[in-house]
Amino acid sequence: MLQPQRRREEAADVTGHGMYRRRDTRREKLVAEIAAELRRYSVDAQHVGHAFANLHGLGATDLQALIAVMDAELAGQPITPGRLGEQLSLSSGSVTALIDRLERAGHIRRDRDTADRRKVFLHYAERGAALATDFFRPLGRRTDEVMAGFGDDELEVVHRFMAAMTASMREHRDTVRAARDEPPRRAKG
Amino acid sequence: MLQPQRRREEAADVTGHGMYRRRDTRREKLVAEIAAELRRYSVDAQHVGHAFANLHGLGATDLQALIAVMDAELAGQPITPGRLGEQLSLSSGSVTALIDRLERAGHIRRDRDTADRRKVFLHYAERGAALATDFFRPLGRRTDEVMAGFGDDELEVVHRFMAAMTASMREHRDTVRAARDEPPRRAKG
DNA sequence: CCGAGTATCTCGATGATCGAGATTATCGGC
DNA sequence: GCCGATAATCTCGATCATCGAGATACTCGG
Repeated sequence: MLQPQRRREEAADVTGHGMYRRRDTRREKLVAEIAAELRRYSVDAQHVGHAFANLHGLGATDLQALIAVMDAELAGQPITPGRLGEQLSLSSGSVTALIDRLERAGHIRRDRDTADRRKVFLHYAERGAALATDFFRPLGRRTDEVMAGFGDDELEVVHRFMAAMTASMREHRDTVRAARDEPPRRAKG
Repeated sequence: MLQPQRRREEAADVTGHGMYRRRDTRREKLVAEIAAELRRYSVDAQHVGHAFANLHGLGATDLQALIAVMDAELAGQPITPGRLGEQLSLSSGSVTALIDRLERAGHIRRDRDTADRRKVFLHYAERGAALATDFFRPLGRRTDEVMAGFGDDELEVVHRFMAAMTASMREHRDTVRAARDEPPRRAKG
């Protein structure tokens, strides 16, 4: 009686993409499993970030912010507090506090734009770069290990797939975010 | 002058898996881009969850918890507060508060195990199932759309890849979490 | 120099999380 | 049947990230 009675086949299709609906054909199984794996991967990646951050006395948001700062600067266009807030979905007040924390800890530094002195550019500091390295290196090693098991043509397929999934997810993110800002329209009008 | 001046080739290799190091061969480019896409996908997925949760008056953690509860129950083994805390990296106190919130909102309900009455099983309620459906359905539609562009053999490759990546990430998660619990050993020993 | 617009920061309130300890229940040995 | 050890959950006070409205600093066109 410890074992639950409900079988998978009886469960409702909660997900809309077959995660819990019947999976008869091989293809349907594949689709469902890939979707589930992507979800697991994302959740686990998130928890890795959380755990790593705490291990170094930071919150999960702080690590994300540090990475965003580095991404932006290494891409050649340092990020501003405003854009960082957009990326992380934080209010302006939270962003200031976040930057204060990271700056106090020596991970990043502020720099006012000389042209438009309202703007602040965020740059990573030595300590921040070191932390990011410690975070990414083991991940990179693992990634390389996995990818070693695939041929160039196979990675090409994976890349095409991931590019499409990423684009779709980003679109969806913007949709959901837009839904958060719009509803403030009154009924009737 | 709006365009960034720094070239990729000059940037340090911060990531350890070639995200910012030179990418000469086609294969190296592939590896780097796939890694970057996985990262973007995870971050965006996280933000989708965050935005959707807030849209419905929940915190990001609450949605994750609701999904975990459903996953467990639909897989046939309802989750307990203890395990939920492990999965989400929360303290016991936070888990109780979390469950209180979700129960008060009508998303889940508590149920004591009849055999071991210390244990509490978490079950999703109607309102929780409806919310999860609303969350997953558009994601499922998008996933199906993307996958429609791939043949069975190609999805097979993607599946093998994602299975390996997911396993590797979970391993890494456990490694990082273990690092958080162990270091309480004094120097020298 | 003025006023509208923009970027960032300040500050008080809220709420999620932590962590130590209390509570309730199980289990094995006697 | 009772006891101590162990386990699972819950309670409670403290802490800290976040929110959001308003203040401040700056730009730009007229």
